[in-house]
Formats: sequence, C-alpha cells, structure tokens
Amino acid sequence: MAERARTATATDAAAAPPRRIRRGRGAVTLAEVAAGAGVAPITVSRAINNPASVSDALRHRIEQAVEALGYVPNRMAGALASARTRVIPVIVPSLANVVFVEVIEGIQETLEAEGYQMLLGSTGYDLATEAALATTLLGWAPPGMLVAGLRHEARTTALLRHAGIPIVEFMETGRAPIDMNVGLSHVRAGAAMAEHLLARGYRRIGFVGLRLHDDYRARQRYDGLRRHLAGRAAVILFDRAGAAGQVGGQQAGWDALPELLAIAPALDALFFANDEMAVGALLRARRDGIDIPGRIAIAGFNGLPIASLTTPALTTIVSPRKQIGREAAAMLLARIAGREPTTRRLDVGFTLAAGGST
Amino acid sequence: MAERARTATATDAAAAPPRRIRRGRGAVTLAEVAAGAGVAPITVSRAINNPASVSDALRHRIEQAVEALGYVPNRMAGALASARTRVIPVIVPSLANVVFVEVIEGIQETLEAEGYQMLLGSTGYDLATEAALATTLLGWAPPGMLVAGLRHEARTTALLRHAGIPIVEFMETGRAPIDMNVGLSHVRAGAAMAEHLLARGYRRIGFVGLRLHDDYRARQRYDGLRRHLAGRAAVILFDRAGAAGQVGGQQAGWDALPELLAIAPALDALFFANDEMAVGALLRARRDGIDIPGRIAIAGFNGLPIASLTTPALTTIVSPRKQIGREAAAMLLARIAGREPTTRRLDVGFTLAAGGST
DNA sequence: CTGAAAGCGCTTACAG
DNA sequence: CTGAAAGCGCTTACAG
Repeated sequence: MAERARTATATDAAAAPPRRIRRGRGAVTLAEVAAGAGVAPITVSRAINNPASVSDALRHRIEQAVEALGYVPNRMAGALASARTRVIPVIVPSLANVVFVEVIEGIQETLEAEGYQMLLGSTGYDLATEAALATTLLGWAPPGMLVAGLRHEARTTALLRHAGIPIVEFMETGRAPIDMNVGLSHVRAGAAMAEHLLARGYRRIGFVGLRLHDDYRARQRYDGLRRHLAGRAAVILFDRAGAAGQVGGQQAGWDALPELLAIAPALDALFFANDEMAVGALLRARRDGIDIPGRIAIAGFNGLPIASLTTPALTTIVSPRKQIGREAAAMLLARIAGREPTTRRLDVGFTLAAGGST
Repeated sequence: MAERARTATATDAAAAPPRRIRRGRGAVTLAEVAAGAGVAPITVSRAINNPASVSDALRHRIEQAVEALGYVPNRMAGALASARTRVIPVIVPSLANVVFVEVIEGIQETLEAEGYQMLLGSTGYDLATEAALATTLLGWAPPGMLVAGLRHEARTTALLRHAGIPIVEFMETGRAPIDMNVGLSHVRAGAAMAEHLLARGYRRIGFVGLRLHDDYRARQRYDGLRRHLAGRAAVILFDRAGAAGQVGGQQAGWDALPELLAIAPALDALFFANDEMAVGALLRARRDGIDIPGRIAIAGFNGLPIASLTTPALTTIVSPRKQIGREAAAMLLARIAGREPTTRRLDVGFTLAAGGST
C-alpha cells in the first residue's frame, strides 16, 4: 500500500505518513484511492459514506489506501452528484455586535450536532449587500437558510420565497415571515421598559440610539416605548452618529450622556438602544460624579453579563439570544429532515431585569 | 423571451418577475437559460463570467432569460469544472471572543474587496475539532486558508503543509509557520507589561487567567511577564475556572478580585489575561470600595474601547486586531494571485496604553 | 464572436 | 456485497 502511495505521488520526496494533498486539478481523487486499493471507485465511496455496506476486508484495504494517499473527499463533487449539501448559510447584519454572535453560537451548536456546517455571511446592515449575499449563497445549493430579520429588499424576499428550501428569519417577530420565524417582539420590549419607567415615577424619557437608520429593531423598541408612554409621559428620540463598525458602543454612550443632559436637562430617564451604550453612560456618570438614578435614570437592552456588574446595576431587558439561535436552527433542521416543526412562528419572549440604575 | 421562460418552468402558475428557483435536482440550469435564449450553454457561461466576450445582442437576450427564469448559477458545478473557488476558510477558536471577531472583520473586509467569500469555522479551543474542521474545509478545495494560531495537532500541520495551497497562521508570532504568519509576540507583550509594572514600583505581581489550559497565548504573556520579572519581583499565577463559552469574562474578573486579595494580600498588582476580566475587577473594586491602584494595581490586555472609559482608566496592551486580519488576508490573496508578498512573516507589534489603574 | 465535445470528482440508479 | 454506466451543472480547451 505504502509502495503504491509513493508511486502515486511521485513528486513527493521522502513521504512517510505525511500526505500529499494536491488540490484543484491534481488532488488525490477517489479514483486514485480505488486504484490503490484495487477496487472500483463506487466501493471507495461506499466505504467512506456507509462503511457498514462494505465487507470488512475491503473496508480495511480502502482505509489504508485513504490514509497512505492522504485522500480528502472533494465535497463539491459529492454535493453536485448527490444534490445534497450539509452547509447552511447564515446571514447576519454584523459580527461586531455581540448579540448576533451569541445567536450564531446557538445556531452553530445545533447545526454541528446534526453534522451540518455553517457558512456565515455578514451584510454590514446593508440590504443591497444582503440581496447579493443571498443570491451567492443560494448558488451553493444549500438545503436551507437562516437570515437575520424580517425586513429585506423585495428581490431578496422573492428570491428566498421561491428558492424552494426552508428558510428561518430570526431576531424579531412581527410581520409574516417568508417561511418560518423565531424571535421576540421588540415593540413589546419597548413597551415593557416604558411600563417599568412609569412605575418608578419617571415622566420625561429619552430614547438614545446609534445610527438608528440601520437599526430598525431599535426603532421598534422606540415605537413600543413611545406608544406605551403616549399621554402619560414625554418622550424624546436621540439618534447618535458613530463610527460605522464600531464594536460595542460604550464610547457613544459615554459621549452622549453629558450632551443630552445639557440639551434636555429636564429629562429624568434615558433608555439606551443597547447595554453597551448604557454602560458607557454609566461609566461617564461615574467619572463625572453624576448621580444615577438620582440625577437621571439609565436603562439598556440585551441583558449582557456586564449589566449586573456595574454600580448601580443596569436595568435592562434580557433577550434569550442563544435560544433564538438554537430554536431557529432546530426549526430549520426539522424541515430539512422532512419533519414539521412544532410551530413555524416562535416568540421566545424576554425578561426585564430591574437594577439600581432606574 | 418571457414566453419561453414560462414554458421552461411549466409548474410555475402565473410567473411574472417572481422567479422560480428549484434547487437540488430541479433548479434552473444554465442549459435551460441557453434554451430560453436560443444559444449554446457555453455562451451563457461566457455572458455571465466574461460579458465582454459576447456580442451585445446575445448578451442582452441571455440577460433577459436569466432574469425571466430566475437563474442562479450553481457555484459547486462551476468550482468543480474550473477547479477554482473564491471561498476561503477561516478557522478560529471562538466567536465569543471579541478579539477574534475583530480579526475576522479585517479578513472579511479584505477578502470581500477582492471578490472572495469567507467560510468561517470555530473550534471551541479544541485542537481535535480543529483537525476535523481543517480536513472538511480542505474538501471544498479552497484556493488558500487562514488559521488562528501557530499551535496545532501534528496531523493538522501535516495536512495543511501538504495541501499545496497558501496558508496564513494569524494571531501570534513565534515558531516557524506552516507557510505564512501574521501576529504579535505575546511573550514580548508580557515582558512589556512587566517592565511597565516595575517602572511604577510594583514588586508583587499576580497574573490572572481564565481557563489557561486552552489559552496558550495568555500563557505566553505570562511567560514573558515571569521571565522579565525574574530576580526583580515576585510573580504568582492564578488560573481561574469559568463557564466555557462565557462571553467576555467580566464575571470572572469580578469574582477573582476579592478572592485573590484574601489569598494573597501582599500582592500589589494584577495583570489580567484580558481586558474583560480586568474591567470586571475594576467594577468589583468600584462596588466594594477597593482603591485602585492604591490598594492594588490592575492591568489588562487587548486594548478594548472600554479600557479608556473606566475610572481609573485601565492600563492595557493594545493589539492591532483588525490590522492582523487585513494583513493576513492580503498576504494570502497575494500568494493566491501568484504574487510573492513583501514578507511571509509579519510582526504587527503592540502598544502599551498606560492608564490610572496602575 | 460562437459552439460541440470532453471532463471536473463524485453518487445514483441498475445490475449482478 | 461489488461494479459498469450515466449524469450532477458547469468550464476548459479546441475548432470554426
């Protein structure tokens, strides 16, 4: 066997176990393994994909040849021939946002357990990029697809709707999904925070976002807040600019606090679009000696671990991010396997964690 | 044209622009587009991949057919036939760590600009998983590959070394790479912090890591610290346990501070393995009224934005993470294009940002 | 500028 | 349990 292996890879000087994988035109092929083991290619294919279907003797010879030649099956050829891939594309707006990363972890975990691989694409919050990405990714003939959000360009929606594969849109609930949906209601989350702030006596409330034009889920939280407060408290919206691709947003919160206090000194509470901004504001308050919540209350959204470590602890809304990922992937896998999931639209809900900051 | 298109997709009831993409056995193929446009398949291929090589008239007819049928090219078939893919695998230990995410952003940015796509794999800090992942990913016959770190199982190293494609190992410098390398010296980073702490008069120094068994780059920083302090200051290593997959590590730093002060009250400085832990310790100190740096100095590693927002500001070592990603991708693309990069081993360095916490 | 033929590296049926 | 033939959906040469 070793003899044959060496012959097959003549350019390899003193090859022992060190394999020679020649990729592109030139990689070790199934046919070469078959020749090495003295069997037909289809038998090698079976030995690899369904070992039980091949006799022990042949399987052993084939395994040796695979080892000796350093054979790595060409997945594209396999996928093309079988019309089956185990790679599932996942489209998210950004990796710079911890929230998506945690959802992705939940997805990855679930997919991996079933032998699927994740192909990650990031749009940079741009719907045109999303459309292009969706097209490219569909070109890999995936068995299903996961996309963040329910809002897309019309062509993206049309493309996915007619792709003939299961699709899960994850993050928020709301409008009708292309196919399936897992998430939470950001409108209700905003309303929940409104209720909390009202209950604690705040009546002049500012909502502070970062590049809200891109972040429509934050806008939904604002909408929920505004509607719930209507007639009961005053609301102001602040849309902060900020470096694109900025990780976190602490700096934005840090910068915002003194400016907003100067512009609107009568405000008694600030609901930030996310915990990073809220933490940045808390840190600024700490440095400048601004009393929280005495001078002004501060709340965030997401429920990041750091929220419970600040002084005072940050009031925030905890979203079950990893669960969203797991449920979305599970729903998709069920449909890929031909099973009908328990539900095609899942609202995972949220919880409000009240801290000392409000 | 529309007439023919409709004929080709007979199952499609009242198809106007809404395409019908039938994937797997059944997707619209290049051949169907060719039939629709009344040309040979190869002409459609050219019209798509090299529009200039086809006459305006034909190109126009083909574009219409593509549009009408909702044709999405099958990338696997294309890649198999041309032995060329534009998908580049990137292997990292974790996405839960901001540091890798930022490197990934740099990579993605650079790859995307050249029309390449990233296939992300995460190992969960497990080298056996890394080996499996590398094998699978090579099966997609990529033109090159990016892998975090210089330490792998022997089989992974052998596999990649003989894959016959350019490989960049990124994050740290040190031992000889499989092919190319971009990163910084974590040993020198540890030594730099040692020098800083010595200069500020600290002589009893603790290094605090989280699951150091997995995080060998943190161990390298500790080694640099220890060696540089040898004979000049006392050093103690604390290896904290912590939930796997924990995002951040603030909780670990929060928990560690009081415990370490109780166990080793004579310590005068703590160098944490990363900024998250250090920030957690700072927040704990804030809550418990522990004077930083009066009672004990605190330093971190990474240079996250939050480091400059704490009170006192956190002393840390800033790693150019996005640059690492950009340089690694650029180096790889150069080699894929047949150009020799300026260098095959790049040390991007680091800077020490001294804050009030030391 | 356009096309007929062969082939990329596998797997699916169909036979034995 | 094993194999010969055909084909997955494209692109590469080679011709005109």
